[in-house]
Amino acid sequence: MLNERQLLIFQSIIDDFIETAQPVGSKVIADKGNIDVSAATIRSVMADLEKMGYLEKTHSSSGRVPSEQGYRYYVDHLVNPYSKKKDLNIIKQIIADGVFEFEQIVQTSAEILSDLTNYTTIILGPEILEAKLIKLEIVKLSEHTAVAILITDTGHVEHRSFTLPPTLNASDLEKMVNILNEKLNGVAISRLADQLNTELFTLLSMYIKDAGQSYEYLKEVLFNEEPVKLYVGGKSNMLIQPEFNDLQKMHSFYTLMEREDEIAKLFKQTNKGIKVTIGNENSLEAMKDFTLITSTYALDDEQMGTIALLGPTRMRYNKVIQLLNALSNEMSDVLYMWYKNKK
Amino acid sequence: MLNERQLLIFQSIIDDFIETAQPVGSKVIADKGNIDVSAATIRSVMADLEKMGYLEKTHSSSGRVPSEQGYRYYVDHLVNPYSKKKDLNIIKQIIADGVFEFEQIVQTSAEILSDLTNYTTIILGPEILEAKLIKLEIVKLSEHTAVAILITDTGHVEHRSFTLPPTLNASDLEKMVNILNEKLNGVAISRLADQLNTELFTLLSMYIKDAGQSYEYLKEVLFNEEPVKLYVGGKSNMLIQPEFNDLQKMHSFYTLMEREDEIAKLFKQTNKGIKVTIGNENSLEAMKDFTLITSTYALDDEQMGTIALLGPTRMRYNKVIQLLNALSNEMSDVLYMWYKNKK
DNA sequence: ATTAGCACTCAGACAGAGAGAGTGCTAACG
DNA sequence: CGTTAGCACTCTCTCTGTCTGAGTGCTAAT
Repeated sequence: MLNERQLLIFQSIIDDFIETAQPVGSKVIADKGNIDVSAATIRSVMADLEKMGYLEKTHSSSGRVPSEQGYRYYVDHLVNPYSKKKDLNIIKQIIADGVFEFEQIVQTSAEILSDLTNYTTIILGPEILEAKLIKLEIVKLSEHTAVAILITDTGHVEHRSFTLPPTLNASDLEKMVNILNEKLNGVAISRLADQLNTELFTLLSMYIKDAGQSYEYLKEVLFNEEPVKLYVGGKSNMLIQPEFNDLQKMHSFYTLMEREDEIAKLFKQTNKGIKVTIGNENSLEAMKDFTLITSTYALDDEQMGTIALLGPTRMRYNKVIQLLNALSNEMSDVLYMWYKNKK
Repeated sequence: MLNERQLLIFQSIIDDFIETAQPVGSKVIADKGNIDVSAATIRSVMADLEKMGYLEKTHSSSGRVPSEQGYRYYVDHLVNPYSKKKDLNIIKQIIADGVFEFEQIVQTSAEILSDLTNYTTIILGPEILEAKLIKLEIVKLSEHTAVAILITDTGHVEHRSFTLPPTLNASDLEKMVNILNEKLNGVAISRLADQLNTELFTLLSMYIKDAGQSYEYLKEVLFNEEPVKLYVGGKSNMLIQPEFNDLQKMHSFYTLMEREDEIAKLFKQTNKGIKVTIGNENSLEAMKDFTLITSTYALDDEQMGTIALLGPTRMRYNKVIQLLNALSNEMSDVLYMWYKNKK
């Protein structure tokens, strides 16, 4: 545990480094004026903090830089996640006119957060798997092609074109769609596969000749897993950060951002609240120079999405955590209202 | 006009520079063996070519580098757009199984082209404006919200959620959708706005009380212009190019790529065939270090999309132009087949 | 017309010097 | 005994000069 003076000096070093991105020396801290001891004393405290693992040197006679462990301590002990001005009302204002759609709200939120923080924002859409099917539609485009459309109670629309099985004629297709709609209405997307059991198949067989092939075919086309949608804002903000004045790091950042599925996996977070992952705390090698801060937002009592900020380990943790907290709350409010409105 | 020897040397210089990205000197060309004169002679030819504006020096005693004008000459006179092996059959093979959708084909094509060339591929979806509406659907999500879905004959699905006007009740909504479907079926997306004239409004008013507000409202929600979809592949390929070992250039590249609308504007090309834009030939400042090669593909006789390659001005023009030509032809074939299938 | 030879130019790599920022240690002080 | 001033030491960074190699343009000879 750190004593009061150590804490004060530690905080001062972190603040300065976050500001300047330069190793900070004892003189700088002493000159700040808010700590009334000499540079020499500060030096000995710094040596202690280094021994404890909270600070590092870049070379033997350089100033100090916070270590990952140092940031961890800072985040755990010195950051207050609750902002004074509780409500942002940013999103609320933007969607005030009433015409909006879910995707817009989310994308806009990502961009706002990027602008406010100058980091990269990544939002994971809510698990559409928990959304409930309210309509399945198949529209024929031609003799052999059609487009299938799934609509969920969250307003999510999913579609895919496909080639119709040759044995399926128009009236059979209609019957099939009717039966499917009747049986699958209100079922969560994740449970659609379960519902496609033998009972349903028998039912279909009664009305449609040669149902086997069509059934298998449609099953495959319609109900295979869809990747979760990722909303990214402010990718180029990363280029502003001085620590990425390094081609190697930028390269790894951009190749990381192209692997959307990797990122989605990384972010999927089930427990509520804010979670901070600093540098190597993340198992992914490419993330070693980054800090990822994730928070959750709720769409209703069951459905939840993740909103995250990605930046260098040297981050304005205090500001960022407060903002993320406030924004995810606001997103929840807005989406909850929207969703509630529906029932 | 260049004489035969000048042409040979010019070609040799360009080829070498495209290969190595280094200024090329007289000795290198002389040592290649395919030109049987001494380095001194080559030097004097080089001096001539420089005077004509086809070559440049990076400093007073450096080797030569092709100028923009040089590339232009090369592309106009020394590149043969027709490949020996005419057909690629790459896309055809990939979609051989028959289950596919339009977006998949396009995205896959973009990635294939990037892999083959190591440059960045950008594909503009076909102008959906020319596609014809085959179905308009509005599904209620709750008392006050609904999702509208437009389906075109190309299998394109567009949707947006919105808040219902309070004066519109369920049966009126249904009537309205029916009328709109009847009147708008087969109309091109670009001409939807024209069709929403007073005649239609009068018709609606006959069946729906207080049609005015609902009408204006839906009009705004449904028929405002949608941005064209951009399919991008191999963005990180740009990082491999040695000329982008420069943070400044990379920065401008990535900020450019974030302005999707700018890019779309840049690419929209109405005339058929291949078009090469080298460096400052493009009016956009950010494009000054890049060459953009665009080609068109056809979806049917009216609808057309653009497929483009973006790379450094030092590009393998010969290979790339042949590939792009072949690939856009193949895309046209594939999509044409798919589309024809429908009629 | 072509070429060999030569003087000249410039970028890039390398080494050494000096300044500046910072540290750790020690001895003195209140 | 904690704090501090002073000092030697370390390391980075920048500047400078030197050298080398690649390349050029010019000229005189073939």
